[in-house]
Amino acid sequence: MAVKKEMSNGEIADAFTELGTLYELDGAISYRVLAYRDAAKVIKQSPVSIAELTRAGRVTELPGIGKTIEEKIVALMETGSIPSADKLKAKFPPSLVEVTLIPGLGAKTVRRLHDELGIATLDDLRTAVAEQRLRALKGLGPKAEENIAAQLEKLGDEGPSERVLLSDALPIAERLAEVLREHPASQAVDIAGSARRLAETCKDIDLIATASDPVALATALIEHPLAAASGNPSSNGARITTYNGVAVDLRIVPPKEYGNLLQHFTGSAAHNVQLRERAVKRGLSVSEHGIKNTETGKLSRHTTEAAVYKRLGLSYIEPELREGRGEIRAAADGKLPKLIELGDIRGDLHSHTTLSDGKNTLDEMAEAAKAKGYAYFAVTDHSATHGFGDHVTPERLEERIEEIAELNARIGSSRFRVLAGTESNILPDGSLDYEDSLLERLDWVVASVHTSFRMTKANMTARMVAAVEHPLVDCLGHPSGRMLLRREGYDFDIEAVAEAAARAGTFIEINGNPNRRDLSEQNARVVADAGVKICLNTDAHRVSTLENMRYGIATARRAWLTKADVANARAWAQFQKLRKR
DNA sequence: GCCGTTTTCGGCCCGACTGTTTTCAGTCG
Repeated sequence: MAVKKEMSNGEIADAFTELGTLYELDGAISYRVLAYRDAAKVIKQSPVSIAELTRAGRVTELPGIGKTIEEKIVALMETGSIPSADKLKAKFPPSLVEVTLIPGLGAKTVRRLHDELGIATLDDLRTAVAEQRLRALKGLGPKAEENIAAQLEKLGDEGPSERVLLSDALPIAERLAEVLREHPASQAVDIAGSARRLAETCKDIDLIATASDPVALATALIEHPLAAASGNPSSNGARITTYNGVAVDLRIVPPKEYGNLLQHFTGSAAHNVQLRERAVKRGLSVSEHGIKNTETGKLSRHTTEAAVYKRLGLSYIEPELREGRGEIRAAADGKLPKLIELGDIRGDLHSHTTLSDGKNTLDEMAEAAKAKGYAYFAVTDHSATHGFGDHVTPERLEERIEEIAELNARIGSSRFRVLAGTESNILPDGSLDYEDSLLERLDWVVASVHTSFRMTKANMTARMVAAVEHPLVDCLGHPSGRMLLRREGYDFDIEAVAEAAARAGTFIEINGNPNRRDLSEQNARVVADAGVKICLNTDAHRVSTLENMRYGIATARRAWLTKADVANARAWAQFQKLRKR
């Protein structure tokens, strides 16, 4: 019997994104289009399989998924397509959908290009632009034609992925904010947008400010050495592009409405929409300029964000929570969690040295961890089958155990200890690549998948479940194997792995490497809900990357985690009590 | 199409910018 591969959440989401655009081309009301796009987002973000959820009849439990979309998912899973999408594709060439992806070209315009000029593909559009046929259309002119030509040009040299890792955006944002703060014309400067929310990736950097001389501050930004290109500075702000291609937007407003502006530009879009919907029900209208009483027309401005939220009957919401995932309801009910903070972390439990592929020695890493004020620090070099020529043989690991004992005798104390550990490979059958007799002698065992990513979901899940059930495994490392902006993680059932870890008393890590952030914030929520304690680890390969704890904290906070959810936010004695061995 | 301490219908966020226009539609964040 032929086994049909299960549709991934991404594939299902893409089908609904496309369907939304098809309906938009067809002239459907915008709310219907929005409903499909919102559904696509929810589907894509779901930590659990939408296909499975649908089979279980539970998919409508997700916000934004109703009876109609449920039926369409079923049809998609059973037949490979959605009937209404097929009908629309008979009406318009599906290639029109990609024409709408050109920035500045929306569905309304594309529909007219199709109806009036017979344009069906990007190539058709290119030809029409070259022949200057667009300007004949009412509402379009030479300028529009020029802009489209420029966008088509851009499409040629680089792909659509222009997002950057938080770790590429945040240092630039912090540096520019610092420079602007020091400028004599500035009064307040803050990072806003996805960088402030500490999202995994950023499309651009938003800076906001108040200034005694706005134009002078805007000018300071465009004259900064980081600016490769810039627009004209004005009293409203300025926009630059840095040499690594990140766009930076600076917006400047009067101090009186600074809180409104900071709130507005921190977003997210979903958070702001929900906030405004709630406000409307209370006769209020929220914008970046203030909160207007619809009845009286009176506008109140707020110097701080806390005042903005207070005016709406909400407690202050931390930026990391502002994703439209229930934080507004929680703020209204006074049920927001007290989020974990960087200062709560007492140890780092995943690191590498020159013994495997790290760049600093055991002593250097340990000294750096001690200097950070940690109470414990696990050294977990790669195991016997890592396969990049940097693996650690059982004999070498035994020597390492002795070295760490000596190190603890030398620099350790009751207030700082180094744990002899390993990052052992989880082999395809779920076993580890050291003998139990050796693992038993270690203080700390991280188990991770590094090879054979292309297994079926069932097999990969069984492999990981076997590892977390191993009595000598303390912690599951970077559970999904994803690399942000580079590769998807492997296919596995996070709920099954979380349940197994909860039963076995095994920790699961949030790997703070900014390329990984793994557990993802969605999976971290699932794992915490299953009752598993989470470790925030850096996977540092050198002293400087011990700083990546901040990205692990970012993911933890975005997952609504508190100090109580995190194992290594405990002092040594309490941490020991949590361990299964 | 979704949703409900204004439930099964009638709503569904807000403003800036752009290019094209004599007052605005489309697009975007």
